[in-house]
Amino acid sequence: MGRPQKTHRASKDRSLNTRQALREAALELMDRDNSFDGLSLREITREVGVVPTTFYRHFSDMESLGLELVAESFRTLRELLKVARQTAVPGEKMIRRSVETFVTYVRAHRRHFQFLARERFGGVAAIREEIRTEVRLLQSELATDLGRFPVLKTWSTEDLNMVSGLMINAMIGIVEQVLASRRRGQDDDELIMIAEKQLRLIILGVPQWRSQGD
Amino acid sequence: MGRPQKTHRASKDRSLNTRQALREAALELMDRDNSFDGLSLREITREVGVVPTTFYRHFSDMESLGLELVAESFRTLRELLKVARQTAVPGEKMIRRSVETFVTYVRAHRRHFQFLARERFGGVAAIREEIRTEVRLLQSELATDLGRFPVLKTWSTEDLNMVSGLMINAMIGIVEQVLASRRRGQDDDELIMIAEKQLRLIILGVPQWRSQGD
DNA sequence: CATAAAAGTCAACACTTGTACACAAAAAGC
DNA sequence: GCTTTTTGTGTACAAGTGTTGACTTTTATG
Repeated sequence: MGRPQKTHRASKDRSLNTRQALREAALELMDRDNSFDGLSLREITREVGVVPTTFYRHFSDMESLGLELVAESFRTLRELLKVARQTAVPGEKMIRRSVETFVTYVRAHRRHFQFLARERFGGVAAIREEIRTEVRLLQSELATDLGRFPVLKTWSTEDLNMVSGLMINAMIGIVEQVLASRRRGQDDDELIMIAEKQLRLIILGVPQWRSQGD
Repeated sequence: MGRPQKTHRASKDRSLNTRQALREAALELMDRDNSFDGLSLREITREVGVVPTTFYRHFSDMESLGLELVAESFRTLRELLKVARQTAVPGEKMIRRSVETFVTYVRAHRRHFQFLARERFGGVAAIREEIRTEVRLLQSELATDLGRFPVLKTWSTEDLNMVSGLMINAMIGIVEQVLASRRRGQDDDELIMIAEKQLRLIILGVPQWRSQGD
């Protein structure tokens, strides 16, 4: 239980990584209603309790801060997926459990997911691009995973990507709704139920599928 | 070829509705990479070629401008849906045609769709809320339409909403991709094909469905 | 045509913004 | 322990911001 060493000024204890503090401040401010390019450099440093010029010691630019937030947020998301892949055992309640885990996780890391959701179409081109790339990557990873299921073994890569895209879009929809309703609890239950149904419906279509490419 | 009547100052000819010009300027600026709350009042009036104070003659607030843009954008979208409902005849190529029309339409009104996509999760709470409400409305309308199809006649409202939600999320995904790639043409063809497949897959699941409520 | 209302202009305000530069403290390297 | 880097501070400036109030022009209305 290492107590943080004394400080002669509040919040100086984590001065080790002001960089981290800047990132967190940005997320925090976005949580209080702002899109990323609505933020100002000074606003952020003010939140951290540091002088504006300090910002430049860590980031050349607001954009570079933003890109780091993208990376950070996807790291969060990937941690979830890693665990999910290890624990997920195909079976009756697999979908249900996955969705539950997902919703809980989104709640636990709301600021990261909010950032991604908000900047996916947001006002900064570089950030948008980066997110897009990562999502596409995610989609093809999911496609690979799906390809391991017996029913999907014979499917073309294209079609697998098509399904995973559909699923990811459904999940993004879920994220939206989680973010929109701040209370957890009953809202979540209904939400989870719907998401589960949606995924189940998609899966029901799979055995019927026959790709009739153009 | 009616040439616009003479003006003693550029763009004075449409001074009849500066209000419209302000709205358009906002959309235009957002098209050059900005999210709505990254815009400034002065920026907008400058774009129109009018003095900042003029803004207040038309809008009390930036927020009220934003809300009007939401309304305008949804009007655009609803026009499409209206036509779609009238012309759509169930059949072999119905899905394909609908998707084609949709993509073309999104291209033709990119700034409106961009606005909606960007501000759906964007930084202004009031705007977000308004969009959310409208999307939900759209979803339940689509649910009603779906309910008219024979296969879906027996479905509960809840389940119909679930399906329409899935479809709408898929289409939102399409919008993203259309916005991301500025060139039309071949990109669109592939995009249309994928969207078509996704919708078809959803529909294939439908006859297999049996709702097993919690 | 006169008059009232609506739409646009001008000048000014008190703030906030990004960034530059010179300096002080802290950490790291030797 | 001294020196060098790194990190944070203070001051300053030019430019942009939202909003005000008092004016002028345009448009509509009687």
